[in-house]
Amino acid sequence: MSDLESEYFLEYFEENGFQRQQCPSCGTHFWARRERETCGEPPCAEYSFIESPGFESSYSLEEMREAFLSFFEEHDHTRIDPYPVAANRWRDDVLLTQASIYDFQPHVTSGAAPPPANPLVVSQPCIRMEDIDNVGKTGRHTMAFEMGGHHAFNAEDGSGYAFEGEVYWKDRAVELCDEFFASLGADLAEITYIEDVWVGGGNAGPAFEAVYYGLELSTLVFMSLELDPDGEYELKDGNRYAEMDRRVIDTGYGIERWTWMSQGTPTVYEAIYPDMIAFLTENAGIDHDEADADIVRRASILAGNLDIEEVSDVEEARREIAASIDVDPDRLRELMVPLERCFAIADHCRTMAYMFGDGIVPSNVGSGYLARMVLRRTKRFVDAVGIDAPLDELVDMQAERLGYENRDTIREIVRTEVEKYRETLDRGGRRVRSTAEAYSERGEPIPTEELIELYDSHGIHPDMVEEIAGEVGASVDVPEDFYALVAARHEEAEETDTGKREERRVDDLPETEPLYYEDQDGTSFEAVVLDVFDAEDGYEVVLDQTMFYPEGGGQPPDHGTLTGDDTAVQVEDVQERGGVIFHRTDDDPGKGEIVRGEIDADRRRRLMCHHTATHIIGAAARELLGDHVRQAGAQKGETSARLDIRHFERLTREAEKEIERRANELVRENRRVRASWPHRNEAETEYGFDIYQGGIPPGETVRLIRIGSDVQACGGTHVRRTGEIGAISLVSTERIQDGVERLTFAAGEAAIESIQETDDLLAEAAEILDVMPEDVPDTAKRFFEAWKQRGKEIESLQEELAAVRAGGASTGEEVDVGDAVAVVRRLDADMDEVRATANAIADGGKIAVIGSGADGAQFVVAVPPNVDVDAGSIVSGLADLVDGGGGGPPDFAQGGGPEAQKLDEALEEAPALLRRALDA
RNA sequence: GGGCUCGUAGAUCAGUGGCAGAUCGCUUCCUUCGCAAGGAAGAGGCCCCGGGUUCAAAUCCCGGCGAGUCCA
Repeated sequence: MSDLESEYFLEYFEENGFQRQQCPSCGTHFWARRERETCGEPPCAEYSFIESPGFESSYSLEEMREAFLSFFEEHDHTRIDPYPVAANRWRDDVLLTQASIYDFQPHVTSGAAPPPANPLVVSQPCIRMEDIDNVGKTGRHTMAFEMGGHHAFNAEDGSGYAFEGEVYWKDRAVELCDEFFASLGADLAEITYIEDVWVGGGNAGPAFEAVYYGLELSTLVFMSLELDPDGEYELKDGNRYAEMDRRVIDTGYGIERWTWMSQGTPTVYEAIYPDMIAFLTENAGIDHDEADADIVRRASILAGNLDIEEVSDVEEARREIAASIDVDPDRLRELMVPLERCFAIADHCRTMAYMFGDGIVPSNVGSGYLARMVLRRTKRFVDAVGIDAPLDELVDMQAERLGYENRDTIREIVRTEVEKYRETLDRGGRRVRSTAEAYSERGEPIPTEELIELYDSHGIHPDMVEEIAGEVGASVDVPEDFYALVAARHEEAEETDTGKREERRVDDLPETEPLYYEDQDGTSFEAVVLDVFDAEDGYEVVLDQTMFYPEGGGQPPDHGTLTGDDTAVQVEDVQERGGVIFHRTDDDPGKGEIVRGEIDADRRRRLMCHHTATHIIGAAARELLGDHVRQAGAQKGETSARLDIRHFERLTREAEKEIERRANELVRENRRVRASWPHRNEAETEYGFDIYQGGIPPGETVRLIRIGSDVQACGGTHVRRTGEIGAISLVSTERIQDGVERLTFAAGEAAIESIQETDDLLAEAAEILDVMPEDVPDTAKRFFEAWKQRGKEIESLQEELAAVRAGGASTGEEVDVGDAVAVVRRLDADMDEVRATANAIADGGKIAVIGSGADGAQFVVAVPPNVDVDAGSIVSGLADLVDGGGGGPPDFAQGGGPEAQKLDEALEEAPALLRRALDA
């Protein structure tokens, strides 16, 4: 095993008088132009640029971004536009963009696709949720930031990757970094390059951290290793890595930190959001006098000097800071907390502007959930420091600064989401209050189990419980490891991922030539059977070429037949694996045979209609609801199709109609459906990432389907003109997740069928009501009202009847059972009537025992007050006689059993039962 | 994608197998010059829908629909 040490010895260092040194404090190695006592990075050294900026002049964030980009542009890099912060728009392994290199993963870094330019420079907006608790407190952490990256992709000539040749490597990268420092007038002697190892996403490599006046400004990563169990290097993540034949320069310049360095403000936030911080502090009424401002300034210098990685350390860290600047810890806290919250608000608002601006919709899942958490956290801070501006206005301040064009949508999303949060808080507050009152009355503290339930199921934080509990006088004890307990509750749910992927002899087979793109209307073809495999349920046939569309992109596979000279087999399923298309058939067509393939043209036609209609529905929805609408999933079928879209509220009936109307307009306009295979970089540059609605396909080229202004990367089969669809009928919408609406619709023939089905339902209803279809709603309403009215009338009549019966009951059925009088009677009526009668008799001061044979044998026993008989035991005694059971409270009970013919017999026993009960 | 919670009067919620309930709001009347307030009476329920278990289901079980929440 060898380590990476030799990797750090660069000619550039030697030529420029750098010395390799070891930090006596932390032990790491670093390179600098002069001898230094430490590596220069906290905690080994302090910030020394606060109020003493490290560059010649002061830059705003925008100016620093431009300085960075134009510097590298002047040094042969191509400037490219940043990607969205929603990284799941082009890759499925992460939710948010966390670094500039994310833009080129996985296809470029793997060598499968060429970079948009080489070398290139970009200032990429990023979001890191990991630092959320540090934001505002440490003075340097932000959740949203721009990572300036200059990237170069090197590969050996003839290696077969999408890029080849040597662009530049370590020496030039460090030289560029040095020169950029110099261009800003930095004191080069103060720079240290700290040796580091970078590991991530299956790749690794040596790296340098550029530290200047105590602040880490850049990281230069030399990605040259990849995961390999037999690799030469064992790195800090415990895995083994081997050298690869591609080498990628991956650099990250924290534009915010460079800006901060140029200004030397107490915190990074004041350097990058001066206007917003001023607005927030003024609105919150934070007004420090000189002495206070001095405390804040001195504390800020130390904030970066202390290791505040863990949230639980923050209070301890604050005490240490207070001690070292000789200020009362409570006083420091009182000064810092509101300020820290203002900083966090500014940062979080920027994060939200990025998220919502790039089309993330709040949800209970995925990146939408992260957005919701950020919003709620921000709202809590805004309320805590007493800022009276609405949150959508604060987010809009950032959205405006960032130049988003969909600001109205962003504001609407924020408003909707704030309202939802308010409702959750209202609901939660009521719930906590009643829970707290219940425990308070019993004099018990609210148990931990209840706290976990409130948080996990209702989203109520323990601190909110504490606050409300305090108001009603209940005590709460929040355990230290509260969130760990919540996590433990989730651990029981083990996931059972049965990823049984059988790899066939795919490698030995040539890729199948697809014919379905060239001729989308074609239904028959000839092919050679290259191989046949036994499958679980039939056979799997591989041909040299095929017109059968394999399942993909939500489009089901084609069905049909393969006919040879003396065989004919049915194709029941078609799947593609590694470019090879497998046809599952019911019989073996014979390896080496020439067969004629015939696809089920009607099925295919219907699938094509639905596929094109899916694009049209999506386009109509986006047009009417906003640009944030994007596909969250889709499935096409023969009789209907569904499209799941991201949207922040339920669709109204009006919105549904509008979408349907617009979709049919697009059909009537009879637009051409154009397919093309451009290079993916060209496609992305021209149309953006919105083309990847249904997932990100691999490969250098992508297939684009264009219908009017709607452009999507899509591998499906489509009709040639939208007019061929004829009609689209929106069948239903449902909310499958918060923030995701499912539109189900039918197109073409299926649309007519679907409309006829609903018409049939209406016609049937009309026939039942014996009215014209247009009168159904009114009639249904009238019937329903009348039905309810009748129910009430029956109820009051039953009561009247019962009273009459009770009054006339003195004739014959009364039985003296000792101290009381009982009425025993058979009344074959339903339970409501029987109950009413029993009640009426009991109201008259007599015990009622009523039996009904209307539905099996049933009894009701009602006992007036002051009579010492347990109705429940009488009923259960009677019910035993009819093989059933029964019970109830002492004054009123009911029961019964299946043996109706024994009902009279049982009633005869009633007086005896009552006497026994009274005697006891 | 997974876990958990909820669905009862216009609103907020009790009721956890045995008669459908409370508070606020609403209507009418009384008190008042009028208002606030108070007093009295009353209306208002497919207990989300569909199956099942049971003598009996708002209540228990299964499925669906709707809503909320936590986690990846």
